[in-house]
Amino acid sequence: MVQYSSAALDASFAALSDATRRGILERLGRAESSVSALADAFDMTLTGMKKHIGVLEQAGLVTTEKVGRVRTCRLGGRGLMAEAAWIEGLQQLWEARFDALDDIVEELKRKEQ
Amino acid sequence: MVQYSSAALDASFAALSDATRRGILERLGRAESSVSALADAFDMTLTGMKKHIGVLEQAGLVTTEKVGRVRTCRLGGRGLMAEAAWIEGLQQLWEARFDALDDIVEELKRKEQ
DNA sequence: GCTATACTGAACCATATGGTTCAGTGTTAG
DNA sequence: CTAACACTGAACCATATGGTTCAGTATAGC
Repeated sequence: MVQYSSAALDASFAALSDATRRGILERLGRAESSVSALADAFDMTLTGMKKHIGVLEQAGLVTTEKVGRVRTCRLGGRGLMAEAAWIEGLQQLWEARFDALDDIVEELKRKEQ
Repeated sequence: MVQYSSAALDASFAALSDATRRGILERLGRAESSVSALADAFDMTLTGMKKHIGVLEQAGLVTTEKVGRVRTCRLGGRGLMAEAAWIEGLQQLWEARFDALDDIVEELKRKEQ
């Protein structure tokens, strides 16, 4: 099994824990955007938006490129594979537990008869 | 499409952004546990662990039940469906964009000939 | 060249987070 | 009944977060 960097998951889940940042990701999923356009769309100062972009970039969820005086933001290449995989892993553990519980219940039923 | 409560996603992603809490979830995925046992396993004071459990409980990822003097923690019934769905939704947007880009590239190629 | 635009960085603020200690309360075991 | 145990809550601490303003720097357009 792949070993995920704990710090990387820390950063990406933390990045996802803010509604504004999730909104930014959804928006970038439809079209790339400058920092100003995002600041405008989310009714926030440019500086504030830049901080959010910084967090998303740090987490590897967004990449940016500055051309002239405008910085363009796009969804990062990494995607959310690691995060999705972690969640799925937990869900499998969880379901395995339920299955085990089912077995026990079955066992008890059989003994009752 | 289902409308997720923004606040619920805030809480659950924030809960997942801490390595200790992810560890707790993995552990509870294998077996239920008392608060003391968790505190011991993660080398932390009982009070500190209780805070983590509180965060996880608030996020709906863990449920607890107190019997006598011991509080038992289990994975919450809600699972991580909403979080997985949100991530998947974004990934679909993301892939759709790549597909669109592919179409454009195809178009350009055709015009070149 | 001058002005408006787009971003950057520093400083500040209020609140949240992750941890601790200490002082309880209620429960169990002997 | 008493001692140990499992938890609870309040108070405290350092650091992080989400936002702001203000003062820059660099580029674009007239």
